[in-house]
Amino acid sequence: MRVELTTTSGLPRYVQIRESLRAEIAQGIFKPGQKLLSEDELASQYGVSRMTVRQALTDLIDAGIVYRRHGVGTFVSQAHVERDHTKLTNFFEDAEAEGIIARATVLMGEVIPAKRQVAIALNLEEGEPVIRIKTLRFANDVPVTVHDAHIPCKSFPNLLKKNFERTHIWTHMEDYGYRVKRAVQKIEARDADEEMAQLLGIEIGGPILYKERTVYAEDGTPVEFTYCYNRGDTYSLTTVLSR
Amino acid sequence: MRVELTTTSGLPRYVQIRESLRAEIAQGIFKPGQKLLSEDELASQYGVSRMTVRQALTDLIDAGIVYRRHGVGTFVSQAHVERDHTKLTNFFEDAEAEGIIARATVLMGEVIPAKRQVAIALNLEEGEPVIRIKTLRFANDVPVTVHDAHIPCKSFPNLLKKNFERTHIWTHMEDYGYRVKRAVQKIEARDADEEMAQLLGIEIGGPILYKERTVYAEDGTPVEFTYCYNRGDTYSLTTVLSR
DNA sequence: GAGTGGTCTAGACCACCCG
DNA sequence: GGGTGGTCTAGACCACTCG
Repeated sequence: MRVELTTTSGLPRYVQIRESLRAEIAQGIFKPGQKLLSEDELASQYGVSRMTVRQALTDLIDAGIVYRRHGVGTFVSQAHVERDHTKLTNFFEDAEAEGIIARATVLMGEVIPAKRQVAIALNLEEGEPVIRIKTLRFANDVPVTVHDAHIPCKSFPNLLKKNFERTHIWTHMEDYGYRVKRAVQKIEARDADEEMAQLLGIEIGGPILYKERTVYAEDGTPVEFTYCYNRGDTYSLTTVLSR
Repeated sequence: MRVELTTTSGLPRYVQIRESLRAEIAQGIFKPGQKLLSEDELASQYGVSRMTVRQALTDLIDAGIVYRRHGVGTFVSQAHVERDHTKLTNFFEDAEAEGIIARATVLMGEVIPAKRQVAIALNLEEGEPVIRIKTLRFANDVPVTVHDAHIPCKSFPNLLKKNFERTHIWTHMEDYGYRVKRAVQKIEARDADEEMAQLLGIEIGGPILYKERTVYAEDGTPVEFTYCYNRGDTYSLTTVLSR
């Protein structure tokens, strides 16, 4: 038997096979716990070589949709672990995906000498100039986050002239040839001090989800180090772990 | 030119190539930003086919050590983004890795009917019996976390008879044929109520890093749902994001 | 022993990027 | 145009699991 792949679409075959299998699982044609056809069988069904099938399956495994057991087979996972929250997305992208109106006001935009922690994170000498952009972000006009970003001056001349109220810093960074690729963030719980309480409209001592985040470009260059203060009562964060 | 691969070691060739490249990068033979040999060249150097080289490189890319640019080459990443914190590890493993003395005291061990949120997370009917194990965890004898775990009763009979003071729940789960594989957690900042303040030795209203976590076995079955209260002043959490 | 996934080959053509 | 990574083939043998 042979399943036709669209040849007109420019998509690679392994992508078409991956999406075909994903759809069949989503539609319940293959149910949780059930064994898929073997790689050999899939290859002959789709009229491709086994390596191509494996490429499609590997993507589905990474997505947590199926799992392999050596010598046994490939199986549909029980619970479809919800959508991947380890993706690096920005505030405006998130908001758009959830139908929330996003807006930011700039509290501060300046060039300052890098403090020790910022310098280390950005791989600069202490005191080298960094651009500091501090914004207050609103979701549906409710203040949710104070974002205090530090960016190496030398790589992004004239960055401060850009608009930050409706466009994310990362979007502007692409104009300078840097594509944001990964980030490492440290997360803590803190109490709101007077400044944060006032900006976020909560009481002093109220809960704040605090993050320190270093953002790296495609080639691993650190391009942003940010202190991030999120209102504890309206903000939560989801992460996925695996071993 | 040809580089000899150890043929005696049972390791797959792509693993040997991966580790060989990783070592060369660590030793500075290839420096950050530098282009590696092309896949064709590496293949002939190691005396393997190009697909095998690609398998080795793909692992290094996933680890953030190198990156590919279509039509250009494969390059060593600038900053070696620190060790991967998206790995699912348990309290005792973490502590051992960091040289901390870990200990837990059991506050509560009981079988109760599943409340709504627990039932949904564990894919049970509301009211089905679940094992609840509430522990207070100490790092170097300082209380850091209250851990309130819920586990489906039917899959883990007699689990409550096990020891939880020095052995993690997940270790016991392997006796029942379940290997923990992935988890999804929601993270929030909260204020300590009276109970948590007392248990963790902090003031009422002090910061708590609060997590709700669902843990899945290899096949995707949910095996644990936990409420986790971490002392804000001594606990932080690091995550890695990428796009 | 039969069936499965894990590894590997020796090529091929294409799409992309750069000078 | 030349070099690179992206995709793909049509096989092969091995390691693992199970009945």
